[in-house]
Amino acid sequence: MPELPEVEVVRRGLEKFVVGSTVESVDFLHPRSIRRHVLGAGDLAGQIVGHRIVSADRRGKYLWLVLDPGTVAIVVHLGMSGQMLVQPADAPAEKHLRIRARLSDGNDLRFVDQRTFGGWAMAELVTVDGTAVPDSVAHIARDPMDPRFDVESVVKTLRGKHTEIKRALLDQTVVSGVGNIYADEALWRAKIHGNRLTDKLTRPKLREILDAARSVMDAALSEGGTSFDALYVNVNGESGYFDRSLHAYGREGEPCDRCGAPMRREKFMNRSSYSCPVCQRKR
DNA sequence: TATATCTCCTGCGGGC
DNA sequence: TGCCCGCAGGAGATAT
Repeated sequence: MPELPEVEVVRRGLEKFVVGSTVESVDFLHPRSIRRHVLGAGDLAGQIVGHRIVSADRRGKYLWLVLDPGTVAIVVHLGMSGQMLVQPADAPAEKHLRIRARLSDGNDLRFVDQRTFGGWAMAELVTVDGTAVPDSVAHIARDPMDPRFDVESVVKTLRGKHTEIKRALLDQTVVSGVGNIYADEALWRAKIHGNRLTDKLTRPKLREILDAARSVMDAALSEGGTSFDALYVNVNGESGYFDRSLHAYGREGEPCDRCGAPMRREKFMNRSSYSCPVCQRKR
């Protein structure tokens, strides 16, 4: 399940293996994977083919490939199960291959996505707060690994909201890059239950939660990301190992690594939340 | 306007 | 063995 560290691993792979190549042709094999490009497959292909990829950038869970001359980009979201793979052009097609772009170096850039929550779309680059981003990403907040991430500004935003802290952490317009896994890990590290209200938490505690989010994602990035079921892989198809370091997510019934109490699982926002009933008291 | 809930999708695994 | 159902969850759409 790709969150910020996993997307960053993919971005680094694209930067290494794809930047500098020109797209010679592209095939869209599933309409859902380009549903966000409202002008359709023909328009999307027309904007991509013949253009050189000049950079691979990211904000939160969005990544994009800037095409020459630097005014537009292919915006990619991996969704739940998306993979960006660089493969030899003659490699067999993956079962869930959705988009195949042939590159000038002889390789394919392939978008493989089992659950089709992800996809590609073109967007124009705009400048927001001093940084060039695709217009479709302009509403996404800076992520904790962004050098210009402003902790105090996010703390102020959180204090001004009246909602549960986990819900706020998952709101990409408040802070981006955090998904269900790293939200649970950050809250476990900060000893806060996800249903605590943002306007009732102190500024130091909110800072602690955001610092925890950054540190847990830093650690995950250093191990190549988290992998549970081979749905997340880097551009070479390799999985990360951070799942061996998780303290909360997926550990229902196992002893808390801090106090030994059995970890609990609760339903939250149509998904599972994991926490320690002793270290993380509900409101 | 802010917040909460629903919906999309596919494959796996458990229960019968 | 095969069928059914719950589950996984990011983000935009819709409801409150």
